[in-house]
Amino acid sequence: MKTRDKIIREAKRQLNEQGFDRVSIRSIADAVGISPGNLTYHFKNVDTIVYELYMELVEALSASIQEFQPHKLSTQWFYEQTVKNYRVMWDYRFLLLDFVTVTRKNRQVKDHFRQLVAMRQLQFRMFADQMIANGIMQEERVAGLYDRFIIQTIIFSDAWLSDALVHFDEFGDRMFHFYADLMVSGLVPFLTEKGLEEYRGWKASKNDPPFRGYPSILGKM
Amino acid sequence: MKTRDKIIREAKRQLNEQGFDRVSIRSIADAVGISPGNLTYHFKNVDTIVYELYMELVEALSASIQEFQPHKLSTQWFYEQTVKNYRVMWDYRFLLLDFVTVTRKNRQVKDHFRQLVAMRQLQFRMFADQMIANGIMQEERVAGLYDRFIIQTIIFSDAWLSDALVHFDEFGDRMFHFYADLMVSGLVPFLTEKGLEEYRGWKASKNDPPFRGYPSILGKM
DNA sequence: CCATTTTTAGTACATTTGTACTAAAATTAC
DNA sequence: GTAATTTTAGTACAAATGTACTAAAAATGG
Repeated sequence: MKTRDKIIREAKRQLNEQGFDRVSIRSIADAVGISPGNLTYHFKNVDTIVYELYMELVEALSASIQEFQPHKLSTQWFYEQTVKNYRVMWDYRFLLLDFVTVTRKNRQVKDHFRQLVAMRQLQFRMFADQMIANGIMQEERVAGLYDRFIIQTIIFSDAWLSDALVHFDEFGDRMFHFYADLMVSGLVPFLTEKGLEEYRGWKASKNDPPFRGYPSILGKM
Repeated sequence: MKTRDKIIREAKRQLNEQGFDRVSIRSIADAVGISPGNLTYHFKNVDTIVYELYMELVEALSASIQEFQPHKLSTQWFYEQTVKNYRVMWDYRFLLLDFVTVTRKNRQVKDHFRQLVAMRQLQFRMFADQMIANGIMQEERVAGLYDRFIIQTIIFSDAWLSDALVHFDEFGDRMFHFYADLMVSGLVPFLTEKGLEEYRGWKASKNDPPFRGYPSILGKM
């Protein structure tokens, strides 16, 4: 592997595990086994690496949207897509966990992210319209409610990670499904009878235990 | 004012404005006009101050819950309470913005926060039950849905601040009402006819413009 | 008024960090 | 094969940080 790629990979690992403030040019260089001088040749500073990793994440997430096929749209599809996306986000979790720090340091990221959210808003709107067309989702009953719901959903999809870090002690499949379940459950009140049937169908086949909130709290009550 | 209080106040100011990594014992001492030695006499390090501020926030938030009166419970009451709480959170915003950093450094805060969420979960459950009893909210139609909704709401109420910092350029009343509106709109699909009427009533009297998403995005489209 | 405690200033030290620079080594181009 | 370019190691430096320590000043108690 090229030195440049080794740096990126190691930086990602350290950022995810140690968090922002503990990662420096030297800590990365040491772990990779190169001199700090060499590292600064490839990347001027840590922020530059972070920017590159941010772009990687955006790329990875948008790749998964490309596969969208309207006729496949269902609550189950939405669920599976969500789990997939959450895995990608977990892989770059430091970006979402330290997002405020990142945007404070890097105006570029902030501006780009705003645009990204605008795009996601349109995408979700498209999903919703498609689900209405498919007879799975109800027509909008209260003006503006779906637009609000969409923003809520977007906020949730950026926030679950911070939440997970506090409330989960083990970070695995269970966690991804917990939050994907929450995400999709937001749709339920807007489903038609047909949609609800579809939802109940695949839900039942998963044989989940009844929902009882966070695992961390469960143990203590 | 006592030196100790001056320190706390200045630390809060700097933490809110500069963020975590830019605040040090010296930066606070300089601003207050005391020696670093004096500061370490009162607080061993910045983390100790942060812990104290965290406790202040918890205190302030729980104070606003004390005033709860079941018969007053309505969507409007919920909205106003939310705005009030959001103002308090804004006052200690660094805690929510850098929450992951805080909990990583301070296990105490993490454990305490988990308990806090457990409490909030029960409180919201109580609100919901009360609203059902008042005929404002529907009976639960899908098993576990309300518990999920409550967790979503809690996550949202911790996440709106990070979101706001990215999407708003001016931090004022408009921002608080934007997110409180989002928060309460999550209730709408669960309202009864009576509840919906109440909701529409005070909403109409506020004369809000129709909802169009983030202001930052609006300008560019 | 004096002894004790609390509060304050000032300083010193070891670490860490970003940045910059030089020169050697490796690679590439022709 | 050699000249040019890219990549690498190594080092030096200024700035900032947490921590620890000493001694003076201020406040308190009796």
